[in-house]
Amino acid sequence: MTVISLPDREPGQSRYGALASALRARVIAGEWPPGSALPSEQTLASEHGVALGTLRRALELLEHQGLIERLHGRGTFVRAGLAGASMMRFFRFGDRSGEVPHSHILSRKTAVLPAAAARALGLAPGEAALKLRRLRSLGGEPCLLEDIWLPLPLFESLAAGEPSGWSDLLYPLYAERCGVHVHRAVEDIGFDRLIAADARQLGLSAGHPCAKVIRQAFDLAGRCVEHRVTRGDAHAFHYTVSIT
Amino acid sequence: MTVISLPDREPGQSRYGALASALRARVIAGEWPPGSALPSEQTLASEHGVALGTLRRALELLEHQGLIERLHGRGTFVRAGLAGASMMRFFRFGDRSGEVPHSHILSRKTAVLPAAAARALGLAPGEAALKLRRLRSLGGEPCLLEDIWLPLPLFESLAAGEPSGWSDLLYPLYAERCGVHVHRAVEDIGFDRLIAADARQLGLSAGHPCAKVIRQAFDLAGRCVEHRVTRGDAHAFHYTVSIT
DNA sequence: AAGTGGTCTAGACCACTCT
DNA sequence: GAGTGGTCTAGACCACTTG
Repeated sequence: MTVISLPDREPGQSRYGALASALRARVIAGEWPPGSALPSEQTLASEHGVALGTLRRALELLEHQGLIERLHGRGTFVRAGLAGASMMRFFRFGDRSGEVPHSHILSRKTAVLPAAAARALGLAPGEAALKLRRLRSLGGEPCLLEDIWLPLPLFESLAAGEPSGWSDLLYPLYAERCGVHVHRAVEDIGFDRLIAADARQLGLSAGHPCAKVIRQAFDLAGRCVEHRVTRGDAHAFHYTVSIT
Repeated sequence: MTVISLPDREPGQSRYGALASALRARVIAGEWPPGSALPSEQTLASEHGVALGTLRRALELLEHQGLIERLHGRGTFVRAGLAGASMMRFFRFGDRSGEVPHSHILSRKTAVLPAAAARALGLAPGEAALKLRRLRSLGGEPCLLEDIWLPLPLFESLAAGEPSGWSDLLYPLYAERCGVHVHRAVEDIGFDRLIAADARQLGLSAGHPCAKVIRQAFDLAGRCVEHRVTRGDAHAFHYTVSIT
């Protein structure tokens, strides 16, 4: 049994804190890919030369951070990532809540990043990226229009093939086809007016008020892997947030 | 030393889970008022006849639920409640973030609850409540208009006295004057158009698009103690949310 | 110095899942 | 039944705050 020694801990840092960082690094490095199981607690504890309780403390931390998931009797797993449906949790359109809107890809192309998208993705403006434009509908009625920017070459495998068969949720697709697991996201909700081209897609008139949700999605390592702008009729839009 | 026995636990419930519920009940019953300290871990553990570790587990739960706060070397305290400023955490108006807008009470009266407010507060429509109307400003510019409904007789002490001396944050006032501690809130964000009376207060024209934030605020026991509708210029409004 | 919460350990036993 | 995580205990020692 090889004992993996902990890195020197800064004064004031607990052993389980340092241990959690070490394990987090191993997860991010891909030692245990998303969805797979970590070794058992016993194994990890003796690997790192700590008591079981200390190891469990570290795993608790990682679980609270959303990095891993522990299933009684089964094991400890690296979280597979956000489903994409969980993004709609707080999002409501008209009366229909909980439903995942149907999705139709309007266009897909490689394009030069505009300044805002580049900033969000942490890339230089002018770099090439994959741009998707999606129309989403509820009950046959178009309700949301999305402009999605994806960095290349990470998402190269989405540039080929027929997008009409893609699922309504993109994040499982990112995971399957590109090995990208969306782990966290930040949304900014604002207000705007529709330009003519967007209005046409949504069956509204140019200048119509719209809700504008700008999202950055991040992977396990904290890299921004998606920049998305979603627009929909301001009057049908609702967003619910819980504050503690 | 009197030992407080735990209520019979349902099969499958852990001892620390039951213990947490018991302690939560004692907090809600007011045995230790918000801001005050609980007995020490040692004391609580022997009071309930459990090991220290088990008691600590229970306190951990309550801490995660936001009911208590533990300060190293000082003690365990019942959380005093949301400051009110924390509500603005995700809220941004123009460039100014973090600033608490100055507040001016436009009106205060006892009025009959309209249906929506009654539903939010869990009361019957037609019951009397205290209604506040506030204008909030940043840098001298009016930016937000609030309609606030407070149940009576709980907030009776706010019906008298001069409101011009009230602080910009209402929640500390609720705590001090009415013993009401806001502990959790739910906000619904939507968009609307300003009616003429509201537009005038905000220095905008009738029909101008506005963001509309409807908030329910709850106390420790889970009662809704405030229903608030906030409106502001849609074009200056931003709201940021983090999703995990 | 006394009192508080925080860390760490070691071990027994329980509950769940899979085969 | 073997292997996993979950609970509970008892005790030593550390770190922070207060008087």
